[in-house]
Amino acid sequence: MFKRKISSIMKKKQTSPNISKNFMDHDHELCFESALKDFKQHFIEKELKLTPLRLKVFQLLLKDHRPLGAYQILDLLRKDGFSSTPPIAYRVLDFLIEHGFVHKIKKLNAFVACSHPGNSHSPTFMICRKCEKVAEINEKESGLKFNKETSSEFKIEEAIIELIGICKNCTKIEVI
Amino acid sequence: MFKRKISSIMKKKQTSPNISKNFMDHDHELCFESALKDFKQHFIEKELKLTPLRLKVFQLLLKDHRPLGAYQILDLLRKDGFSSTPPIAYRVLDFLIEHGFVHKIKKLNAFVACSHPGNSHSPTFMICRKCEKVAEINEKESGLKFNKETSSEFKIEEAIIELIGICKNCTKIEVI
DNA sequence: AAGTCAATGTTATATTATAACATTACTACA
DNA sequence: TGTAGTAATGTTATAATATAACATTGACTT
Repeated sequence: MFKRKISSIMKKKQTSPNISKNFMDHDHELCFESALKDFKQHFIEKELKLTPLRLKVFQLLLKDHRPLGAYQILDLLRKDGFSSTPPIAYRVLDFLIEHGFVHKIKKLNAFVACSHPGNSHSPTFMICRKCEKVAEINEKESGLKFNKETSSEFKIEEAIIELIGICKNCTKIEVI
Repeated sequence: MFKRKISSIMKKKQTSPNISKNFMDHDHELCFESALKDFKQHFIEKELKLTPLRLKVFQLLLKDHRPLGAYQILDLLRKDGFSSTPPIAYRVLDFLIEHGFVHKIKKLNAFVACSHPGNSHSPTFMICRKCEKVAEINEKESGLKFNKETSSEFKIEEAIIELIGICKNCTKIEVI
């Protein structure tokens, strides 16, 4: 109860919505709960079946904005009493990806919870090689545009965009 | 000799330099030879050792603008009498990638010869899901730009950009 | 209760990649 | 000329990632 209040206060303190929020200190409890609520809402709207396994995997990926490999997920599932053979993880991940709740980061062969579920999109990822966190930018935010020639010569159906570098937070820390 | 002449004539027939040349009919003999010449020149300039294995792997990747997996390369090496255990391919590929002669397409876990060797760059790839050919656009050509916010909040060191879709040539063919 | 179907469980194996060490073959230079 | 050093290649084994194929479960339907 009290915790909630603090969360709420902290929320007000935060700067304006920020594309790199995931990298910075933020009220992650709130962030987590809000994402989870969204997640559940989408299951209802789309009439999908929210099973314990699907919920668990999504929660694991929501944990701290760090991507998890399939086998890391399996280890965590094992600890929670789920079966933990590879197809279990890959099937749930495939399902969550298909419905836009999770993305795969090709650079890392790992998976993250989607930050903008619902918008079917070609997200751009920023991957900090230092703290290993990932932030997702949606198309409009990224300002990403290809020039006319590219668009006219090639019909883009899917775009994989992964930016590897150093996040604002780790830059601060780097200055020692 | 005569072949050369035809090539030369065909070259003149081609339209202006085109970002999606790789997808279209073009004088591939000339394309191949020119890329190979460049490749060799870079080895001289950078004082690298051009071994038969390195040359062979690059030639294989130059063949037809289609990416090859490491194990496909190994099969082809075997046919040419080279040793063909995985480290052979991966080591040569690592070397060629490190020096900018080859890129890895993450989407396909496969490798292509670089179209703009020498420019150290973050290339953008267009991958046709129909003919499976790949074309590389360099930074300037792509017109790709991130907005200020992205750039100020995250220090980009490497960008993986892979566009999956249908090339101009396959679009034409698609209309049946 | 029997049939259906989606979800999960299980076994086996495919695909991609690397670690660790051995051999070769070229270079330098004593 | 021979030998020490080193880069490249060769070899063996195994790690890491992913999928195929089939079995079981459990909820819902009729």
